[in-house]
Amino acid sequence: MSNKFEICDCNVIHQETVDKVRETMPDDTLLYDLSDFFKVLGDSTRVKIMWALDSSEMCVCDLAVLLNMTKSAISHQLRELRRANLVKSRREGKIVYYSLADDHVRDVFEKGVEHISE
Amino acid sequence: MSNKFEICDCNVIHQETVDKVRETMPDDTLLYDLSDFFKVLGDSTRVKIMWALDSSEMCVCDLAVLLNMTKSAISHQLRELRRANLVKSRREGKIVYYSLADDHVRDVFEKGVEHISE
DNA sequence: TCTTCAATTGAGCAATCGTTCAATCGTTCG
DNA sequence: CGAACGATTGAACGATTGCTCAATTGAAGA
Repeated sequence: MSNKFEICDCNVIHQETVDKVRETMPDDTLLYDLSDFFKVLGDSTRVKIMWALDSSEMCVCDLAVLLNMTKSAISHQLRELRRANLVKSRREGKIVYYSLADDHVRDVFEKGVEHISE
Repeated sequence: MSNKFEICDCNVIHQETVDKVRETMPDDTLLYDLSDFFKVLGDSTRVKIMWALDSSEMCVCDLAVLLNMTKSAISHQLRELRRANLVKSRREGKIVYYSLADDHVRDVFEKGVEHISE
């Protein structure tokens, strides 16, 4: 009879493998942050914004025109991108200019493109 | 007076920049596929699975025990991962073993970790 | 063949997400 | 100051997502 306290609906098949992997797993926080990072790139609007900013620094209005969306929608997405440290901004008078935060982003993009282009 | 047919709620500020970027933008399909690729990695359960499979080939039951989830839930997520070509599977009798599909995935992971660990 | 068990699938649901809309903030210029 | 305008924010909505539950498939062994 199996342990009545177990939540999983199945028995262990390769206990050693499970134990070995469990030891090397980083803590949940890191994996959660990692998925959060990818999640931000997992939207076509944000990917378009990222691609545009990879080409050139742009303001919210430029991006809105380029992508044919409202400034509000763009601004909401830029907020997500900035929260995830994917873009940075600088204000010049009334205009806020956005650009990519660092080179890690460019690398991730390239690797992603490599994969889908294979 | 602005063009009454425009959908965007703002005027263009840097027309040259917008035009330049628009020329270099790849078609929507590629950007959609790219975001779709990242979206698959944008879930903590799937990231945990990926991390586990990066360490060792595992069956559905092993993953269920490791992550303390039902086989059904794991299987649903493996379906997504396989659909996106992130993992591959091989059957051995009643057991299906999963592993990472290729090395692109490993690269993307590393770049992602680099970013969040900065 | 019938049972067993790993795995898969589809329906249904709660939770999350992306956009719209309206209101507001921050800066510049009369 | 007050108008103009780029940008931001919060509420609300429809759409999507991840899990549960129940039913089913596929392979192995009695």
